[in-house]
Amino acid sequence: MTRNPSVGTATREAILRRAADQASVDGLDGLSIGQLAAGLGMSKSGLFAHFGSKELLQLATVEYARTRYVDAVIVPALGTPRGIRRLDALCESFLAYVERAVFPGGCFFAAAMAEFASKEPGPVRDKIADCQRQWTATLERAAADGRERGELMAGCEPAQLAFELEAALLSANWYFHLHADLGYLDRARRAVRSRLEADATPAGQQALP
Amino acid sequence: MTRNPSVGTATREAILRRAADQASVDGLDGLSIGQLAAGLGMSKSGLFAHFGSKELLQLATVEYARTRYVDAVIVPALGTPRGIRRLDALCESFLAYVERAVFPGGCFFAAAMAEFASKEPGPVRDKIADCQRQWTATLERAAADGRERGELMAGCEPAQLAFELEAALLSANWYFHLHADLGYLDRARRAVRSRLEADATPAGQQALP
DNA sequence: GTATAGCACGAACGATCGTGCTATACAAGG
DNA sequence: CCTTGTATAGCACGATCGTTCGTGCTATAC
Repeated sequence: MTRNPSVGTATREAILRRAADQASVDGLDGLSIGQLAAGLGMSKSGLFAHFGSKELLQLATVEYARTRYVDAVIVPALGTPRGIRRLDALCESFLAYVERAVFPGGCFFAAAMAEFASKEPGPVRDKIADCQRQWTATLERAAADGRERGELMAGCEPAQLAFELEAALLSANWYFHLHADLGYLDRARRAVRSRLEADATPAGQQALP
Repeated sequence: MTRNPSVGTATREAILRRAADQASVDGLDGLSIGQLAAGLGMSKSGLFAHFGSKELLQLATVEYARTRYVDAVIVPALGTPRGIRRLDALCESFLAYVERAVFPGGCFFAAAMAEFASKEPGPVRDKIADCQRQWTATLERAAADGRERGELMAGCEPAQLAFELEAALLSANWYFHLHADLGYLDRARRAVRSRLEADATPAGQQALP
């Protein structure tokens, strides 16, 4: 019988899953190898050996969180047609991802961005910024598609629209957790809706659900 | 020569100033009494004696940051007349406060909110949430004033408007620091302007600078 | 049967954390 | 002059941090 090659990666994944969960609450710097190991019932050194340094653990955690984010937020929205509908679906998908607590501390990348925004440059910070850019680009592309299809007005600027939508999503994430009030998610939903309608053509209005 | 009675409070203020600056970068939990003392050229125990515990130091730091925030953001905006103009002035004042780096790591309270949003309740978290509510209330009051004066449409909801404006301001703070790009402050300025115009009456439009 | 590789363990390292206790320096008030 | 109070320093504590090292178990390869 051949050796199961996934046995090693299984513990690694278990570590990363827990690391991402904890980092969404306490931050990537707040991650403690000792606590992480204790929570998983394994030794500090055994866990440490999987990564080699705390920074490499952080990088692996970010990478793992990225796939979870893509699966939870982006992939589901790809089921809706390109353009304004997908843009709306991406926003709703993000809010649902926050609401059902895919990460217990709220959006992992919102927390990571806030933590590293004003730190000295480094591999972790760079990776966070990269993930952030990717997500923004996804929104912008959906907006640009909508404009090409005549769902958004010609004067609409995808970058500005994406910024404003994302602002509502991010703030909903913060306030929802800080004040423990689900109402902020609905505030964001209304903000997204009215902002989309502001730039939508009649055809775009009709496309919106 | 009589002893300067403010000498005690002077060192205390020097400590808090530096604590607030560092916390805006590394977070309130990232504050280290040892590093703080070393940076000020005093001993750990000497600094510690001023507060009695790290949590009390954190609380004092938040309180100090609050006064700096009020002086830097709110007070200047009180020079403009109530209503939509003051609402606009508050937003611009916040962006200017971010731009001129009143705190080196960006808005102190944005950082604190992000750090404590998903932590267990406690005195520090409560105080942060309180500061946050106060700022939101300030925006809401300005919006309500604007509606009373007929500068904002009757259908305008101050709470929703304040949420959306604050979202733009907060996101500008994050992106500006994460990507080191001043352009995000202008994105927020444009977002604020168009959002105000969306809810403004003709009289309100004219009142805006 | 023996060599090899992967994985995890326990022990220990130096550093730093927050927090006490004690002593000193010095100005104020009697 | 003496006492009192305040501000700071010195020193040490237990805990925890990231990290390193040597070791043992287990399963594959030959």
